[in-house]
Amino acid sequence: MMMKAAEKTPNSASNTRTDILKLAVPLFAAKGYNGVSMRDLSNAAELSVAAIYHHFQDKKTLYLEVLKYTFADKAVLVTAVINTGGTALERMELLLDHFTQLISSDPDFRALVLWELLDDDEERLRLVAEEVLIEPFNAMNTLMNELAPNENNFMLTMSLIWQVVSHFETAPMCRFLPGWKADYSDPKIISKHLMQLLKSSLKLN
Amino acid sequence: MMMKAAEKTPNSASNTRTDILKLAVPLFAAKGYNGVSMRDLSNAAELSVAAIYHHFQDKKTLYLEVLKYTFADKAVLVTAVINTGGTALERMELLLDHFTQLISSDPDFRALVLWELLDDDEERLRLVAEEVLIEPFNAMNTLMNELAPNENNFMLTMSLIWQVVSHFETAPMCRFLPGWKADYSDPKIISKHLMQLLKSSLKLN
DNA sequence: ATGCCCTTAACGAACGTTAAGTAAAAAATA
DNA sequence: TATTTTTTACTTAACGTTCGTTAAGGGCAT
Repeated sequence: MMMKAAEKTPNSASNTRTDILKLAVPLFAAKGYNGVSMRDLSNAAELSVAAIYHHFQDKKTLYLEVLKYTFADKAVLVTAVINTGGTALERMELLLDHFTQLISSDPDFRALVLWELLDDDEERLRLVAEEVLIEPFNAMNTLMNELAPNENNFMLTMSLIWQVVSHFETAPMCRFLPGWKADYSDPKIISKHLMQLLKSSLKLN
Repeated sequence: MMMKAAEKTPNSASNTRTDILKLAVPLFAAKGYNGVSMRDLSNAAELSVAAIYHHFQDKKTLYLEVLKYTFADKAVLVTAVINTGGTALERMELLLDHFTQLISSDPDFRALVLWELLDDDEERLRLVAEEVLIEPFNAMNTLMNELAPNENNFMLTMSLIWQVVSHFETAPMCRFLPGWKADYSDPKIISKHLMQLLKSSLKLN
């Protein structure tokens, strides 16, 4: 009798499926959906093309699973930070450090999010929003509302989040500008810069 | 005798070439380089595929010319503003308004820049940096150095520029977040928000 | 009659996808 | 336990389509 996928032991004989997802991540991150062919994937996996179709319905659903796989662990890390002790400002600083570190450490993740912004697929945009964006947003916005209770902090929170991404993602272009230094892509420098900006904005300095 | 393109009168019989560039802009902006085929272009232009090859060497150079065409008028508009009268802060406010308006008014331009960030082609990244990014950067950075002479304002200037882009470009994703309002994509609201952020940061409030 | 702007028609390569089959492991049956 | 059956994980080989690109040629203006 056939086993449902959910019933398979984690250390099942075949983790080929996960292997494929893993090696698909950097490919799709680098070239986007249209830039990666099923043959590219099969070469990277050292499998035939048909073997990939044995594990995935088609290219679109494979790509969707690549997204989910990449995003799976991203949501968790952030919320824990805001439940530590310390003042709201200290927790915000901790959160920003962690978030910046997270974004810094995974260029593939960043790239996949950008590809989604450009591809403009409703379903997948919602996936990214609800699977990964909402987590740091809620964490930051909660703290922001503690720091400035009587203000609408939506835009400020968004500014903060996307600035973290921007500072990394625009670096390949910004390095052609006069005065550019490699430091400006250092997560520590970036979170320090943003924290300073935030403190100013909240009139806490 | 064959005329060089530069010698052609502006109202020459054939501006097919420019027509092709014009209609290629929204296509490449929406789907990216890989997402648009020569046949797509030929359909949009109501021409045969070969006719397009009569005007352009190949797809790559056509695309490069699309970029140059889109970027051509973007550089100019910004610098004029900083030579008007008024205090540095007033000029900065004017500049930020103009820049935000500019970025707001051309979604295709924004998208093309994002595609370039992802495609990671050295030559084209340099093109975008030196053709379009450097102009608002220099204008803003000059003013920033007037406002805060003894600081290194590189990151602050970059933050400002990319936040303008981010606020528009991330909207399709951010609208799934709790508390989102359409106002947050209004150029007036955005430039006001950023100006406030900037004033705080420069301790001018 | 020469050069420009365009056509139709095709080239080979790459695309997503699938049909048909095989070797080995797992499950069912005896 | 031994044997048969089923299921899994893959293979090779091809399908129809679309891709970028080009050859060859036809009107039409200069």
